Amino acid sequence: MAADGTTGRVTRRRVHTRANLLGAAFSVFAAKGFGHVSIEEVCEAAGYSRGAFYSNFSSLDELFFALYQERADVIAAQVSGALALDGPDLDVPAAVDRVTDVLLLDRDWLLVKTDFLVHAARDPEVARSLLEHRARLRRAIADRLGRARGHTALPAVLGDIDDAAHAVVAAYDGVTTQLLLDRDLEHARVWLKQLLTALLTDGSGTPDHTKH
Amino acid sequence: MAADGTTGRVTRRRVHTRANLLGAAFSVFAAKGFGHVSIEEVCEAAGYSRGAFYSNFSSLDELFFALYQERADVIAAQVSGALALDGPDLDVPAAVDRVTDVLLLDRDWLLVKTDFLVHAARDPEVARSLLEHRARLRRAIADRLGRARGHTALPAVLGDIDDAAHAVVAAYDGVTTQLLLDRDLEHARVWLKQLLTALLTDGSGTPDHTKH
DNA sequence: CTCTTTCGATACGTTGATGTATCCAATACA
DNA sequence: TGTATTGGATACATCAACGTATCGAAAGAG
Repeated sequence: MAADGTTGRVTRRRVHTRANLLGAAFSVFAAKGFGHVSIEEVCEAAGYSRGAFYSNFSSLDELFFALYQERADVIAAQVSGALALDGPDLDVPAAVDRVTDVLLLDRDWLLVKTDFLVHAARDPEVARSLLEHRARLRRAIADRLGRARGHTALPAVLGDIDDAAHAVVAAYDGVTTQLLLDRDLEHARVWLKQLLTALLTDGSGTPDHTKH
Repeated sequence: MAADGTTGRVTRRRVHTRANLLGAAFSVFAAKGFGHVSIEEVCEAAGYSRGAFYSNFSSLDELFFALYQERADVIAAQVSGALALDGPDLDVPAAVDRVTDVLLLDRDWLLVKTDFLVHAARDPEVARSLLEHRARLRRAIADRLGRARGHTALPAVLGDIDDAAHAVVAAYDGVTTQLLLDRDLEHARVWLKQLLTALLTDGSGTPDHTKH
């Protein structure tokens, strides 16, 4: 009787075990995929019994949601950080480099993220939450992109800056898909940079033709 | 003793029930997601008992693989058809329209496809198969794109035609992700066309600014 | 230090899915 | 049409995961 939202009187080790459960769940989900994971597996991986689980969460779905929320916030902060690194003006290629590094770093995260996508696609409630998160990311990108005006003009086909931000996210999603399959991180990084450059610049981008 | 590869002596209703099972499985997978589906559910949806299932497949994984293979081939054929519709020369915008229609038509297929992706991402064997399928698609696109030379020049940042085909697939994947969440088919269609135009033309594309 | 509250472990009973072994019916073939 | 073979249904035993209810041990409050 503590998994509900009511402010439990006291706590301390609770937060600790909850964190452990979330951490273990992340590994297990990444390895086997949500939907092929039992509550017991998560508990075992975390070194707890099922009693601990039910004391902290009421279902696997709830845990999964909390887990995604947590990690997504971390990633979002990292991306914002990478975008804000240079001064008031934005150096597009450099920012693309940094963001690319952050976004493609962790294969486990990509796996969990995709699991969550396919989960959200079937649950409107969850979908709403995920859409909001993506909208927040796009806004951060658009904001930052706005400051680059003058440095690099956007191609005409992409209407406004919002469209450009939208395109950045789409490119990221596309590259993620391929990376999940071929596991070629280096290629994905190069390829994402190339795509973003193609989308965000007017064709005067680097003719850097790195392939393998 | 017929689920193995050995050529069973005779057959006839077998192929029929197998097809029924695959069809029912498609619906069930789309609705609940692979991993949340039991063998019994598939059988019930198809109107068979579990005996029928085990007579045709040895596991849910095997059925899933067969199912994907089947549908993916259909889609691939449709795409090839859409690409080949006009003469020896390719009218890029028209082709983009047709391909877009084919690719985004069926939400259930997008769901199953994404389930399969996340499945393949964890099984190298399955991943290989999926990668080959994607490579085949890319090749078809690249072939067709080659015939458009002269009509529309590719932007410089995308090195060769293979890169362009790669970009088309990435754009498709990216738009798919968003569509799975917001279920806005019209928007996705417009958006995919816009993205492809941005990627495949040199900036002289339609400034058609359709939004809502 | 004691007392009270909360957290997590243990021990149930229950359910639902699995795979197999067996049997009846439909189908191909002569 | 008769008959041998195959396909699918039924019945069975097993097992893993679930959710709950209860209990002992931490941890905060005084």
